[in-house]
Amino acid sequence: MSTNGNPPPSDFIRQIVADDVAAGNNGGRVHTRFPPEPNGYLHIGHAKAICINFGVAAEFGGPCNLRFDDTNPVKEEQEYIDAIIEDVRWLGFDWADRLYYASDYFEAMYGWAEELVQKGRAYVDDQTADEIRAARGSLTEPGVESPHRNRPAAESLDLFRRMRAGEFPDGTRVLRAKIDMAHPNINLRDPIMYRIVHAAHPRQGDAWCIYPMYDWAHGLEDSIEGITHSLCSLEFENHRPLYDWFIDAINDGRDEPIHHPRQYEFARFNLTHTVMSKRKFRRMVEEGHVSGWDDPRLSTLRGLRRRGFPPEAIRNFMQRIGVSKVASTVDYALLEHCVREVLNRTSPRVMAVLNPLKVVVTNYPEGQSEELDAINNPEDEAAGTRKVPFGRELFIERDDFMEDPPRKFFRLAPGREVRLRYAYFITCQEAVKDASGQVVELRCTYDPATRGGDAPDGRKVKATLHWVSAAHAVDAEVRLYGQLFTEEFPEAKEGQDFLDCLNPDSLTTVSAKVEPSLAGAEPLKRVQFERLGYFCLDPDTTDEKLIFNRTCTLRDTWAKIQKRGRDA
RNA sequence: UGGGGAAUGGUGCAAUUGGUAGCACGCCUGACUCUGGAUCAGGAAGUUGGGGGUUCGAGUCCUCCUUCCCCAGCCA
Repeated sequence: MSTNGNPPPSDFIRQIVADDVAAGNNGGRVHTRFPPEPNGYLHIGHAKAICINFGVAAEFGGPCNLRFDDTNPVKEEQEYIDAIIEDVRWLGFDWADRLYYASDYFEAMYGWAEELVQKGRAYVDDQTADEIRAARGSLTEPGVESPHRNRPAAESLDLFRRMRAGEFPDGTRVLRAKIDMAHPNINLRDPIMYRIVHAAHPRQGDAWCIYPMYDWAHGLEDSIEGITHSLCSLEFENHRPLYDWFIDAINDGRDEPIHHPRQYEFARFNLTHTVMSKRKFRRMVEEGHVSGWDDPRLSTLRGLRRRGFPPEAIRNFMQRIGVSKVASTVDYALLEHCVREVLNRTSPRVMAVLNPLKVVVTNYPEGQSEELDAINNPEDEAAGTRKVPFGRELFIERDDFMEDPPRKFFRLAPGREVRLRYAYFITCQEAVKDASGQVVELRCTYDPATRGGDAPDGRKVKATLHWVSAAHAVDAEVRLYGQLFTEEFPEAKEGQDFLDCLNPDSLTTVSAKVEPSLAGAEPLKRVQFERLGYFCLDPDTTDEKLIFNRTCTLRDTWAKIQKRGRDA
């Protein structure tokens, strides 16, 4: 799914897949899957795996399944299943009727496990968790074989069946693969295949009290679904030999071998100014540092959605960061670039004043108003035009006026003429101040001949300001977001907790005045506030109060000039 | 100290598989502009982690070294 006319991605995984197709492997078939565990909400890190799996399949004309890896009932919940489905769909992917659950394969897995026991390739171990851990050895020392390792297959089979039947309490026995306790790859030191857990499963209820471990289950799930290319992240590279061992062990002596998927691993990525783990998100939510899993500052998919990120932008971003095996940290600016790229093309423009300063147009008749034509989106002619009301009293942005402007400030100042977008040229005659010296009102004159925004005599102005008519403006709450973390790499320093880097100013709320066309907008509606940025109507919006989230600012040259001045 | 991976401008990726390093983001100029937006034009920035070797020629091949990531859950 190329969404932006970029050349189709080419990376080491796609090359492998292309080679397989060319060689006729798997009958030329390509079938992938995205296999989340329903134990939390998806974040932008998952979006990479989603885009790769669904993307590769689509590019090669094959299907991609959505499969829940629900093998651990103590951590998984239906709520997460529903949320993940919603998020993957929002990201723009479709799995037709191929929504699967690992738990639906429990019976088949169990059958294969019994076969391995009968073949002497797996055994029931009575050791405690501590004993097993102690006997596993270390990175440099081999492990020690369990005293139960060589008990008769019939005895293990009996015990395994009784494990399933619920005769034993949690933690008393496990089923282990009989591989090699001295293997240099620790994953192959007689890994556990089943543990006893008397817990209700979100989908299986109390049908089971033994549950398969990920390593045993995952390859089998892929096998059952006929997955050709199991694409996952790098930390599972060490596990691949085990998946291969399991499939080979099942197929050993079998007339009709089960399908043997091949796994390929790619690197996850980090994003500057954020964290990327369910554990950390959970902590921020539970400790109240953010409002919830969908807080617009969070890079959960729900957070990004509420923030106003278009799914297309996230997909483009994933395409831009590519696929490799290198640990990477992507600049947040690239994500913002992708967001602006699609929002610039698609967002209706609208005028809103975030920090209102009152302007009285002294030569405009009192009580009069008129409607002016405004272009909805200069990047999209089909978006048409709308009417914007104008009157004697207006609001402009406080930042757009300076009583004593520096050289490069082009906007309004005493005696200076600027354009009000789509309206008139106005000239500032006087700045009215309160007792404290704060400017509270501007008294300006307008040139009736410049209606619509152009001067018949051809004279130019240096600046165009956005504005709203005071009589027609609608009040709105606008939530301005900054980086959640002050550091590019939260927690990068020794002994520092990532929460130490929380930005205390990541959320600022202002009372704004917006043009009346915004009244009644539907939640999640994305717009551009001219000259300010992209905004999205928050679902907290009520009939009484509009609430907007700032998705991101526009690129702002003036802000850059100011910043340079400050730094200098 | 065991095993598995990885090193290319600041960042993320390319390099027709041995032919003389390119793209994007970011940054800096300038043009244009009824958004200081967008757009357009240009620029700075790489001894391809390091040493040795093979070759007419190495980011690509060999070799030694360095650094970084992952693995010792009855988590996934």
